Amino acid sequence: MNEQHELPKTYAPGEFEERIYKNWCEKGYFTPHIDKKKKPFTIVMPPPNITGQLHMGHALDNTLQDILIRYKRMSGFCALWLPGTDHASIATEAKVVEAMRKEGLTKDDVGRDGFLERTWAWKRQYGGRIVSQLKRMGSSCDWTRERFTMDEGCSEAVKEVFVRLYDKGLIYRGNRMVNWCPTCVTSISDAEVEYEDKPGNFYHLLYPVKETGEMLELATTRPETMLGDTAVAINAEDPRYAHLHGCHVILPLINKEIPIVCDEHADMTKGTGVVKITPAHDPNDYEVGQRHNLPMVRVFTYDGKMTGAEDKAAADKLFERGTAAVGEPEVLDCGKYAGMTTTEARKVILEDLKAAGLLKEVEPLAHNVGTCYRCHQVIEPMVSKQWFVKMEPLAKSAIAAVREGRTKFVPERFEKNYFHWMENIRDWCISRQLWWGHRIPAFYCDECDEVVVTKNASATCPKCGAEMRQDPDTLDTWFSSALWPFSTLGWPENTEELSYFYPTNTLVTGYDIITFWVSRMIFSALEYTGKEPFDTVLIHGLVRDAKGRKMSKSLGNGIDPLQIIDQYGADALRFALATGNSPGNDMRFSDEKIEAARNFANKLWNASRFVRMNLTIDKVALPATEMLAAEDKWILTAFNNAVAGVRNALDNYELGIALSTLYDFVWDVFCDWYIELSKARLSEKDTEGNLVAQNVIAFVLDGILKLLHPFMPFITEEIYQSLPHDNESIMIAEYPVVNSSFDFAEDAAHMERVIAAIRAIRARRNEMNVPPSRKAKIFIATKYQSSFEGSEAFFKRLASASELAIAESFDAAALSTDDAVQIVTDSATVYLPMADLIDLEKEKARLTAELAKLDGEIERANKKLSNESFTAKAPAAVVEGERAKLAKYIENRAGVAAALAKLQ
RNA sequence: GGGAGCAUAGCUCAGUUGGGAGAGCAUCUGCCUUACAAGCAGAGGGUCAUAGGUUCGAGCCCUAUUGUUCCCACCA
Repeated sequence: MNEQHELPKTYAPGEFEERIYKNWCEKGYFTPHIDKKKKPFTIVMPPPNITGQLHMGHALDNTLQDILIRYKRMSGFCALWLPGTDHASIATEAKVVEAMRKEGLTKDDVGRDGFLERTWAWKRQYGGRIVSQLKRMGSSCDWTRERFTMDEGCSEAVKEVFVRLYDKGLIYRGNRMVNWCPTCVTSISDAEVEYEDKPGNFYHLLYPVKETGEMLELATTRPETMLGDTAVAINAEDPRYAHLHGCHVILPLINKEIPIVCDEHADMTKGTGVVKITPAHDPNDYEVGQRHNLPMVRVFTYDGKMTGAEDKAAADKLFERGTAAVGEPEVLDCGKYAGMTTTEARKVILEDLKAAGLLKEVEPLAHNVGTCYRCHQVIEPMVSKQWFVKMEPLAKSAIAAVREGRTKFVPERFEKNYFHWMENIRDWCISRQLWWGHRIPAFYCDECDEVVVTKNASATCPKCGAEMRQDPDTLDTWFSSALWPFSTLGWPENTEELSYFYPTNTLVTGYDIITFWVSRMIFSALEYTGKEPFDTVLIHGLVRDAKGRKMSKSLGNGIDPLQIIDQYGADALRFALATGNSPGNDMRFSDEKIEAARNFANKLWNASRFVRMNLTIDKVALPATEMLAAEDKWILTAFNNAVAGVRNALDNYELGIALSTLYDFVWDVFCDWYIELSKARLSEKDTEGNLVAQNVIAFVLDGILKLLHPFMPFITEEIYQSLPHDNESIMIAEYPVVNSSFDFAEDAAHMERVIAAIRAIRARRNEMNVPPSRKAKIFIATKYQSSFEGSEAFFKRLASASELAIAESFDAAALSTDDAVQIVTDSATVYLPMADLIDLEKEKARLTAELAKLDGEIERANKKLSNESFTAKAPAAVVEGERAKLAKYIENRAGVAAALAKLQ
């Protein structure tokens, strides 16, 4: 062991990331072995679509998960991060259909089996792409347990759930108004509809009333649906139309008589208060139709055209394939409009109405239209026969689980969204008119209409003995994703893995799929396993571009994580994504951010090179307390605080805070101060001090690497391997814990005084433009003489001192000048005898200003402390702190006043 | 229509039980100081959107307003 290799001069992540990842995989570090003595910690990865390419959203999501899982693994948990991919029915099917289109083929040409064969082939070819991309991020997933939503186990779980819910009466099949995407040619669920503001028009039409001959004015945004109108509604309370109760209108263009009905849906305050009713193509009209027993007339085809004679005839054929719901809506032969797309039809119908004098007015109107989340085309509400999950009973326990805190959202505010959705839930349309996916395990008898729902591959009609026909539709992709936390662990079998790793712990995902996925996992898990699927849902936001825009293909503003990795390394990418990221909030990704991340990695790299080149030891052992120098005790105390801060932040899912705590500690404390403070001892040869310094600096660096490892796994491993180390890999080392023996508050305070003095000297010298090459003797007048004892080397190295004198006070004779620069710190007055550089007037002005500032502070503190309600009501520690500040100000003031007096 | 987020330095953002405002980048000054110029040492820069309120004390809690982003529902 301890084969320590050299570190190259510059940080070049491309040289080692791949090698290290391969090694981790080969060693099997990612695969946890069930150990009853250890506590399990489980994260299931939100399965990326097999059609997907790694984007910044995945990169963020997986960075956060990897940080958590590595932290827990190093903290002694049996940590499982279970990866997998999602079959993404609609997206994948679209890809394959598109590929076939280029070959001049359609789905019907190749048939169901042929199509599935092609899709599996596509999956084999491209489905692993995203997985290999995730590996480049350094994701420590257990790839031996990788799952796919359509593999055997997951499919078994899907069937099991479907059958159970059906038997319980929680899944039913029926004709309902659903959202239909004419482009994808399938139904989609309510959650899959996205509303977009689009400019449109409000068309005022005139329908003649049969009985009175008057013209009834009504307005619509979708005139092309008028051919499917089966009524016109008015409000029963509306005095304007009281005389029309029971009358009829003649539907223009097709001269069909339809009734005027009274319905609450007609809002007297809107438009003319008259509404046309198209039950087959509008959800509200559908309701009205139900209430008034109106016929439904379908005028659109499933691929978005006006129906014609053939469609009417084809309805029967469609029914045989089971893909349409015939029986309920009639199909209209739209005559001259047949075959036109709905947009073409709108134009022609409007022209015809205008010609007939029935188009009264066209009013521009921006309105919200539903679009398909996948293809962003306008969805058409259609009545069709679909399978639904009855949501209300399931939602109840899902609400309780979060309400009672068994599952927590981080940040908490997302619980409101969740409750709102769950409390107003509507039944979930789960059938899709697609072939790629889990086929619905329902069988129909064409002889006697019997329906059998079974896990078996085929069924014979229990009533008449005929061969049954399986439903051709597949299930919504989210139906299988909803089972992901337990289907991946073997459910419905009661496997050892399931009982050990389930329920899982943290689910990490974006707020954009809470309703799609998180909610459905919660109610599914509760229903089938009786347990909530995870205890915490960590929500993150979107990664936006540098201008704050959503990254999208159409804008072309996407940043490719793989390109970032090539250029800056995976660690820098991870750092850039994790730093400053707070739960639930969007973040911007910019060149500055990734460069800052790379610079930090470079800083760590070079600090490590420095430490390494100064090490002669091959094993690190922290020296006994009495051997430690003040600066050692100071850094160990600071390290302890960093450990506490990082662990606390991680335990509270504040990954961004944890990382910035580390950033500050590494750069400002360790590099800028401790390394500099150690240089003197490190340059000594064969002294005790040198050995102590070596051990302490190596110990702290080792701790830093471990603390940082979950965030930046590659660079920390590479450096770890180059230093004396106890474990084969940093991955399996123990995460640092707070060490109660590092309690050196007093020594740390000594160092703080020295550091404050050095800072003050540097600042003054800078102000006076004194080059570092000009050395000067430094006099420190202080009552804390012991703090400064032995600090000469620090002042020489870090404050350009030629010599150091420490005393309680110095007189002019001792300073051998009347004109020394005087600097007052909290604990000392520092004299720099640089008479030639002093501008007496400036110096006086500076000290006078300082005096005034201190007077102000003293006044403020006095005022506060003389306020009785403050001293009475504020916590003792706060009051005490205020008193200490006052004392300090008074002391400093005396120092400044004395300095000023000297100049007079 | 219902709900939520955001508004803090020139820019991007942290700031979790209320106790004197922070970082990175940018700007300015000076430095090749035996790791690092992807660096070092300094400096400037903020009425924490506005107005009230609670409190000894408010960036933080409450109310209202403005701007902005998003979610849900509905819009014939």
